[in-house]
Amino acid sequence: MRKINTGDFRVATRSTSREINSLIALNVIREHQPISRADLARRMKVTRGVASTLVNELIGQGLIYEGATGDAARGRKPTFLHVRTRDRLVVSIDVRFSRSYIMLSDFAGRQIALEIFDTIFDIGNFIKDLGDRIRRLLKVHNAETRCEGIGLVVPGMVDYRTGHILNAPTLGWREVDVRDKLAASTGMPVHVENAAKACALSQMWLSNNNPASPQSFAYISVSDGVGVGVVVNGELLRGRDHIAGEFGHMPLNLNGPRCMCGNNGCWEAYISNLAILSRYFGGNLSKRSPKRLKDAKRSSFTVLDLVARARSGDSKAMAAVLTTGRFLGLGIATIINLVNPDCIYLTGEITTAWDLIEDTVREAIAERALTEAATRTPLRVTSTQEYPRLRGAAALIAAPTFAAPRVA
Amino acid sequence: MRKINTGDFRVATRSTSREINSLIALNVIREHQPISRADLARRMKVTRGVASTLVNELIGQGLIYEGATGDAARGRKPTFLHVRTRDRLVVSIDVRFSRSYIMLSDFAGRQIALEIFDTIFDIGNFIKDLGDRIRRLLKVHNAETRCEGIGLVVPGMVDYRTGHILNAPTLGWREVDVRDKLAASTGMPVHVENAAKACALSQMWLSNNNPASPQSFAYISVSDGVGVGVVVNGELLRGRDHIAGEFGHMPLNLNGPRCMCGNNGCWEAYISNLAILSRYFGGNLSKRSPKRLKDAKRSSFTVLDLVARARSGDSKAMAAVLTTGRFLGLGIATIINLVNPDCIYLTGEITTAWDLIEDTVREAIAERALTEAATRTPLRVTSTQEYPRLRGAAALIAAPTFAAPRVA
DNA sequence: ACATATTGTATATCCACCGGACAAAATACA
DNA sequence: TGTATTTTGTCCGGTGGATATACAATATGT
Repeated sequence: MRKINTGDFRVATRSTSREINSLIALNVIREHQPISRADLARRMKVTRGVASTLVNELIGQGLIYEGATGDAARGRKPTFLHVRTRDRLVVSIDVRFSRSYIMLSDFAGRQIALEIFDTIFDIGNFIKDLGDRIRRLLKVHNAETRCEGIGLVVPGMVDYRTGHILNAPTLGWREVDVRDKLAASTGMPVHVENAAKACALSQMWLSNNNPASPQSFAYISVSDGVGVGVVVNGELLRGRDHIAGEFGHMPLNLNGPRCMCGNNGCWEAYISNLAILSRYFGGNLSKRSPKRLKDAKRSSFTVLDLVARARSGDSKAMAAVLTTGRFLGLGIATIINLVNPDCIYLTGEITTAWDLIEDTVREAIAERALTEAATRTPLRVTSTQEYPRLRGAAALIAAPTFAAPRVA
Repeated sequence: MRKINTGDFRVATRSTSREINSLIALNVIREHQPISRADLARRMKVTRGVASTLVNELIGQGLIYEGATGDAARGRKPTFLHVRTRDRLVVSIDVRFSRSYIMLSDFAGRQIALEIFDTIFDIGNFIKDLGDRIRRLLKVHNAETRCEGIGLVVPGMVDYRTGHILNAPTLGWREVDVRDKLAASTGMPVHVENAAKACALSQMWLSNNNPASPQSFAYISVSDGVGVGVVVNGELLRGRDHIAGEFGHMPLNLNGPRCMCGNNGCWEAYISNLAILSRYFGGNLSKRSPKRLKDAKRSSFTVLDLVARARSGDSKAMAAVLTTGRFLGLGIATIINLVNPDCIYLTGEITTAWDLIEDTVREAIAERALTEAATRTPLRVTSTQEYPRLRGAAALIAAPTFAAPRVA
């Protein structure tokens, strides 16, 4: 039950119905390909005539294409339809603390090439280097004309509208323009987004394994920082200044450990990779400056190593892992109480220990969740092998093609 | 950028355009009445012909009516249009800890009658009594045929779909059906909703003072408990089990004071009326059972009295008020960081001390908000004189008439 | 009295869905 | 091998609704 914004609405014109149905058709084809015109008509509950018209229009626009002839038990064989994604390409970039990733993929998120390189913290040099890499990548794969844009994700707050990075503490970037500079350097449209929000977009638009993928969910990314992308009714929650979803900085304890944001007791200060390691080593890593943090990171002992030690019987490591699981669960419970999603996705190094911490996490959720139903909110761990951040960056460019039209 | 749900969509038919434009017209008339057909056409950016057709259809449906002839500087005088609200009535009920309120109002929220009575905690007797009151009220005001439904709000979690009250701790109600029983008893459609969510609906649909009322906001209600209604893009956030928005139970400190929900350190445990009073008296009121809580409440010393003492120079009272302001601000900052709304509305007894606490609240927000822009999120205190809960209950029945059509 | 401005209606045209007819293509079966 | 059956995809007249334009009605200014 949405209220019409009388200050900003779109009236329906003669072509609005077509616009709506055309996009429905495109999405149905996308999620059920290969599919025939007749099947499409059945799914959409329109006549085959209408479906045919829509399909022919989409073919004319180059959005879909006719593939092989299918098989039918009795009558005339159907012609299968596919969404044209293989020759529509995206460059996606994931900037992280130690290393950055650059991927060339198609509109369906299928990887074509992947490069990993050390992050340059000077923004000017970073953009320059990135421009060179993108040009080289496109040239090598002969993809200059087929690439439709660049998606870039960073761990931090981003104003999606302006393409400015507001604050990326781990990178030491504040109020820097990335979008326009990179666009100028490459001559291509650039979209910039927060990493966790991008992961949520990836889950929504590019998840291959979609047996009834939910319309409302939260995607929690735990690594150097903690980011959350919240999707409600198929739409990413961005907020007025595009900084919604900073669940990493909700307090668990106002007098708790210091967080990188400057406050005390943020959830992030309890479950970020740094927090996990400091829990094991007992030191107060949280007081380190970004520079020393960088050293700590390069000192090569990671959360993955900690998890390995926990598995091999190091009881102190196990305790650190389990305590982290508890705080993870307490935060998740709060997210459930606040947005009550259909489902929660989790990613990050600590999730490699999921078999160890699952019970603890669920106990903590049960402890703080307000209803019985809420404690049963499904949790799904997503593999970092599939590069959710990079796929999310790709979704930034690919998704607008498929998004619902704005109406009323 | 919304994703179309391919498992549940609505294709556009021949009449979809009309459905959309008809509702846009209705809403534009509602928010700019009195307005002429020509003015409507200009605002909607359609030709006068279309506007005329839409208007005549709406008149035929009895949704709007032609009023007086207006004044124009030069040409033919316009006929003013109005939304028909005065003879469309709602019974709204606000169930609270000590007393309950029952109001008869029209679709615009205009009060016709108001009754206040002691809450009956036995659900069976309560429904029976309520049915009698409603029948009497409608008879006295000769409103049986003009009343289109009953809206009921409670301080607690409600499943809007089933009309069940999941948990209303202050009332001691758990898993009770109210909607169907009351509907059976009165023969009218009944909608049940959480009080804070209803307040948000009231703000969205029935705020008379709307100079650019925001499309995304949070409505915070602080009284016996703390409830929050979150509106995003003109739509109330309800969640899978309709328990979204329980910001009252986000932790400020996991080791903090005990909350009525059974957990420790919830925001509610810091700023609810009971928490405010116990801060002043120094006692640990939070351990009281609902029964004793009831006595405490009936002992007649309220937050309003505390605020009065603070104003008259009681430094201990002032300290309690200011400390409450600080925790209020810390919670608001978190809400800002999580949903980043256009604006935040506040209501509740403590807001009568707004002039005393505003600076403290804003300091606390500035302390924890993550960006400069976020600290400037507008705060608006709404008066409890206007019965936001009751108006919200009315909106439960009135709003569906005006809501945007579901498309794609 | 006449030009001008504004409101509201009427009408022809275009766009898009809707229902049904029909050709094309494949299988089943006598 | 011929015929009925089933399924796919196209075609066409019908209808709802936006769009453009003309026009009557009504008021003001000169």
